[in-house]
Amino acid sequence: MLDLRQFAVLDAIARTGSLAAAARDLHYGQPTISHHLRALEQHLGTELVTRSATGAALTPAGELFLDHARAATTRLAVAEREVAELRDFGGTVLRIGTFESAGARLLPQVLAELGAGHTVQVELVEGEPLGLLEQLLDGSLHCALLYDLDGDTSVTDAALRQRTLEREPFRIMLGAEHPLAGNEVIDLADLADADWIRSRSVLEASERALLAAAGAAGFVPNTLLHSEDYSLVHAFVAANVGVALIVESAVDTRYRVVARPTVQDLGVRRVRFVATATPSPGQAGVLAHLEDLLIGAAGVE
Amino acid sequence: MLDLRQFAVLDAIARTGSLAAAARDLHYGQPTISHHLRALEQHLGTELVTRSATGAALTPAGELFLDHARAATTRLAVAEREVAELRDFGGTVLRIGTFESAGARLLPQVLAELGAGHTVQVELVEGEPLGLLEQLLDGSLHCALLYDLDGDTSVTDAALRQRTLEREPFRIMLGAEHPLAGNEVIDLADLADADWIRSRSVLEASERALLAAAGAAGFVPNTLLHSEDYSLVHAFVAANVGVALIVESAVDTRYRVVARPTVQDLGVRRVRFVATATPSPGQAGVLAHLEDLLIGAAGVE
DNA sequence: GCTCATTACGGTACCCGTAAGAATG
DNA sequence: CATTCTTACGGGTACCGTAATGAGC
Repeated sequence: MLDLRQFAVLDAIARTGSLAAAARDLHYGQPTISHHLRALEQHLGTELVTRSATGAALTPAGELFLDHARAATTRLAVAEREVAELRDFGGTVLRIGTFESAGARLLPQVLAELGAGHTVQVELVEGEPLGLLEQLLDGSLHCALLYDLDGDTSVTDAALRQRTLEREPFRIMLGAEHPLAGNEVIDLADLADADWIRSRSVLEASERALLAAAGAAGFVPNTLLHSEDYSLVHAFVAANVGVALIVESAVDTRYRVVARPTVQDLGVRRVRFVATATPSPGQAGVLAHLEDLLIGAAGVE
Repeated sequence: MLDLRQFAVLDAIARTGSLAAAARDLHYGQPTISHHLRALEQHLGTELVTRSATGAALTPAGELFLDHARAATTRLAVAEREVAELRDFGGTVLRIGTFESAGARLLPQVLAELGAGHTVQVELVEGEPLGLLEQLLDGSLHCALLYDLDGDTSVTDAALRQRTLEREPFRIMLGAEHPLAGNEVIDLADLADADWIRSRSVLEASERALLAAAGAAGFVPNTLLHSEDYSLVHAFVAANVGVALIVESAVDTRYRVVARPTVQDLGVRRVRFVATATPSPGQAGVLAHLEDLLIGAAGVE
């Protein structure tokens, strides 16, 4: 009989690199790890881990099995969570991840429409794309709105179903008084000496787009400050202290700023709806409905 | 600690409708069932089964948990199977389900192309759509080619990823000597008294299409014989003993038969590629490649 | 000699069956 | 009273830790 403890043991071995370290990690004795691993190998009839004096490593069979076992384990974790929600709240909770601007622009109307037909409790979780992605994979979120650079292949996990909602090219945001603000199209090279307001994370789509475009134009952008706060960014740009990379829909027209394309390719920000491929039966319908509403709201091509 | 036996117990209760029957089904004593169920309920902190003197029924929480538990269990069954294959065969086996005509028309060239780039062992399984679907859901198949009536929603399980490859309208196949064979378009009403060669299974797409169209035209088709054997069907139709419903690509031109559309709508047979949404990491790439090749081979719109 | 893994041994806990009790129809 | 589920009790298994042995850097 297969045992969930055996999965935890194999997982710990894979993570830590040795049986002894796995034992410490799980607060077990070393022999217990050896015992469970042996039992699992005996059940499957093949070696899962190659032992040595320096540590242990998984065989291909071990990797294969662990991958399935992890999937089963996360599924069970989701089961426990959802049962607890049903017990404590009395209904199904749909957890939707989102990034800041989409949460404000797309979701309010869509959730209002969604609420009409269904009786699920919606819980919104805000976060950056990579964090949301991780939560999707471990079952903390049922679906999410996230963005990335068009052409990114980071979201390719088979356990996730995805759909592109919007594609929006990046722009350069300048103060209205900026010397280049009059130009309809800007040459990035003219901004080689400009001070940039940039994201704090190098993993941000806008950061990667800026570095790629600036690199192609032959310069490394000077940094004025790092910030994720849109009102701050707008204020600095309006004051003509710095420039920034942004998408059109994120421009706040109350500030004295303009957004301009460049002769160079700045890349495209893609907004996607990503959902678990294996939802609960009660949520499958709501998820499909939500996806339809979002597609309608985004006016996808 | 969650236990796989508990899942088997809950599953048996759901299937049989009582703890006692579940005990018989699992070859356990009745108290053992009670014990495991109690342990699971205690772990989850909620009632999963309502007991009575007449039997037992699952609560909503029980249904919810069972659904997840079944998914996890099938995933583990797939894991065991694949590890055994890796052990006995030495590599990954990709099991593809298919129905007869697609197996002959689409797959040979596609599999030849597929073999070039990958090193997986391909295993073909032939069967009718519903059987293939069932095998997909329990993990016996990794993907399948199957057909159904356009508009069917039977294949909507979230655990399956699907893609339509072809749409082909149904035709009436007549002997070349048939009085109506000269008409470009046939009125079904003229065939109200004809003898039909039909499928053995009422679940077949062609059967459902025929019954719907005949019903709309105001008659119930007479049956000459039931058969799935295409050469037999062709021979009888060529001999002008009966007529049959068929799609264009399945017509064997070596027989003296013609295929004609009708003024009534006969429906459309849809060929689909369906794959598990959660493949092994080693198979995800091959599956995607296979899907691309099939789309190319089918010349999908 | 340190860390690594395996083997041996004993205590405890849990699993499972038998037997008896309570409730429903 | 037949069937259902629950509780109680006892035997056996298997889990887990401590201790001791062997292997490699």
